[in-house]
Amino acid sequence: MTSNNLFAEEFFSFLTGKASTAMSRRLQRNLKESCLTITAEQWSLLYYLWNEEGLTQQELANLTFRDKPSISRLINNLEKLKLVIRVNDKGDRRTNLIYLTKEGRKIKMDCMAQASRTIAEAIDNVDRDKLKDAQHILETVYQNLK
Amino acid sequence: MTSNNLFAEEFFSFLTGKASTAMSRRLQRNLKESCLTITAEQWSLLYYLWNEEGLTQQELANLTFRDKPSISRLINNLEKLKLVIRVNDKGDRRTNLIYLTKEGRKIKMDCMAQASRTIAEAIDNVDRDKLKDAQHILETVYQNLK
DNA sequence: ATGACTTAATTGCATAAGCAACCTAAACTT
DNA sequence: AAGTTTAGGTTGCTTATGCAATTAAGTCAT
Repeated sequence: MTSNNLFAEEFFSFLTGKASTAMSRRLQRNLKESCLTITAEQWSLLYYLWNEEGLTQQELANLTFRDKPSISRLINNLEKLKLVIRVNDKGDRRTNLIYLTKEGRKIKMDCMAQASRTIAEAIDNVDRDKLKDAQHILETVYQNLK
Repeated sequence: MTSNNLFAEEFFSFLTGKASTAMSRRLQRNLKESCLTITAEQWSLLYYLWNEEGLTQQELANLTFRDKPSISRLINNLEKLKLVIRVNDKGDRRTNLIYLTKEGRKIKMDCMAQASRTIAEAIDNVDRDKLKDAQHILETVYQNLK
């Protein structure tokens, strides 16, 4: 492969998102290993709910960059797991406010520990300042495309 | 450890891979806009096949960081679209060698143009050297976790 | 040469994704 | 007040994912 191709390879691999795939797969594995039965996607919703309950599905969609149907179904599954409940808003009956159950709150620490562990594993041997730069660039990319 | 955790906090969004989600969604959109009916995931297989035909499914799995079943099904769909064909290897009848069809080769330029466009849109206003650093870090993350 | 490992691919099961179309409730228009 | 538009959620359809288990073919050891 020529050096040009090598460059292109590096460039286009950006499109495939292998790093983020690897991270969510590892998160999934770490959660499972710790006997937490949630998926990485469910984690990403819970992450925001642990910070603030009573978010609407639309707000969760915006926060996690998913469409409304995806959130609707993720919440179906989280309800089945008895980790969250939908509460129909009295003020605006179109909207559901999503609250954690007792069990949903209970697993926060364990789940966050696995998330921290996953990140620690991911950024092993990575220069902290360069990592910050990289994250800033990913944020710019996201802003460019969202 | 406290500062490490604090540091990790800032990188939880790293876990959600919004940037790469945004990129593949945009690639999908750009392909569609250009009347190319393939998905972003199919693109990522074709990308390697345009570079070298006759890869095995296992090789494609390694290149794209997917498991074998995912590749098997992606190739099912690419075969339905008549873009690739499985050729059973005479030397080792367990393996399939994947070749492009005439149509599969034909769309290379258009698809790559849309991929290039997607990247251009993604990295608008991003410093090239910092981008390279960022890619390098993502590569390290991938190596740490794969 | 036979039986035990290994490797390549497929199938089954459950979760998740996007898009489009739809329904209902709220907000505007007039 | 009635009709139109907008906003929040859900359902249908198709694609894609990971993991576990399976089948079939090649390899290795004895």
